[in-house]
Amino acid sequence: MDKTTRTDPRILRTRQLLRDAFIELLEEMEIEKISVNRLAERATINRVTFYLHYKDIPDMLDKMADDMIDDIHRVLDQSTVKSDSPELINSTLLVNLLEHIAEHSKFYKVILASHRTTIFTDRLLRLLTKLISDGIEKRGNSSFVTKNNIQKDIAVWYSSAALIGTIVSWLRVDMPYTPMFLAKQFLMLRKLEDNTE
Amino acid sequence: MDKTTRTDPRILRTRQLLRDAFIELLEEMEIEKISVNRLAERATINRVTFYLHYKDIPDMLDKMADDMIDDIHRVLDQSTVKSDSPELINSTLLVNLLEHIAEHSKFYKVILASHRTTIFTDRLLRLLTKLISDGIEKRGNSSFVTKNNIQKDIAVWYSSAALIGTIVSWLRVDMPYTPMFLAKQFLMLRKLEDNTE
DNA sequence: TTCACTATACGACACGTTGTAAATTTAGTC
DNA sequence: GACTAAATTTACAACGTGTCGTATAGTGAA
Repeated sequence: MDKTTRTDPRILRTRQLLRDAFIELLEEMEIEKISVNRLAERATINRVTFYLHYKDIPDMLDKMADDMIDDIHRVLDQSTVKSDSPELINSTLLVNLLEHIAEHSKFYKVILASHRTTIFTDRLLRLLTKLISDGIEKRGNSSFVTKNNIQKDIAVWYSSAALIGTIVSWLRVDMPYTPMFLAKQFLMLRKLEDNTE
Repeated sequence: MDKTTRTDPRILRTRQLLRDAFIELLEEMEIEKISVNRLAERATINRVTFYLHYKDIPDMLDKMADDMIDDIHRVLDQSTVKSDSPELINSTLLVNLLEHIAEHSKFYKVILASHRTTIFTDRLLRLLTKLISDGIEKRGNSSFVTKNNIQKDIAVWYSSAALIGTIVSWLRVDMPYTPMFLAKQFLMLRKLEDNTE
């Protein structure tokens, strides 16, 4: 797609301005308050120009999400090529992912951890966090591993949500741990479930 | 608050109409498309009346989230009174929670699992789900438990996110498992981490 | 029943946002 | 330096927002 036709630098410039402006605005206000007006003004482009690139703001978000996924894929591909460990989520891969996120933390923080319309999930998360946190105080020990009866899909729901959630929380408190440390911690937690079959 | 002053039935009626209309609309369209106009029309009340109850739509969402949390608190309080097991999240409590959600699944599905502005989290979740899912296919066994070195806060991030995520996924595929079964599965996964100290 | 109270309905207003259309200017390409 | 495409400018109609008075009708108490 990109071999013969190099994209007009003006297009790249405009899109970059729009995306930067969007991140800026999202740091300052809730997403519903971001109008095409404001966005164009902040990006120092004409409002009409916005419509030459995106259908509307949700469309712009879609495109940005596509880009994000592409970026992450690139990071992951690099890691999987290099190491070929038997582990489910190998350490290199996870560390690379977390480092990538840390590098672009301004973006990820605002995008992944921005509130509103995540309110409900947020509120519920807060409640359960307290619940689990309280419980951790007063608990006993029991070591046990028989997850032969656990549905694969449930285990997948469980652990992917755990990963994302861990990352989001980490971002929200401004990354007090290094990617390496967090990855190790995560893998320790993760390993406990990684024994099916 | 509610002992002497009973609330005007008209107020209750209007709010109920608004909330029902909101859920209906959220089933039909993205949240950004829900205007006060549309909402009032669907609720068969006058648009101006909306502003007698809520500042704007985000404000209405806040209030609805408050109500949700209150409801859940009621469910949890009941469960914790009845049983006093040593487990971190006891089975009764979890089952009750899941049953409550299942009972009001129309509400919870639309509220917790509705897309847009969760796009990014969604997309990332999809990616990681595939990753973990692929990995589950070709993996070995290793049993191991030494999480003495795991930070409490990280463990809390991890497990609360896992719980919410499991619930959201369960809702999105229209609850193919009973609350009881899901709770058991979850507790099995959870128990593995519940061995600190 | 009557009556005061107050929630809701109605019509109207100023204002901002949206999406599109046209003509024009500006910048990149070869 | 001429051709091409992107960005600007101005304009417009449609819609959404938030806030007025004022009129209507449901509510709870005397």
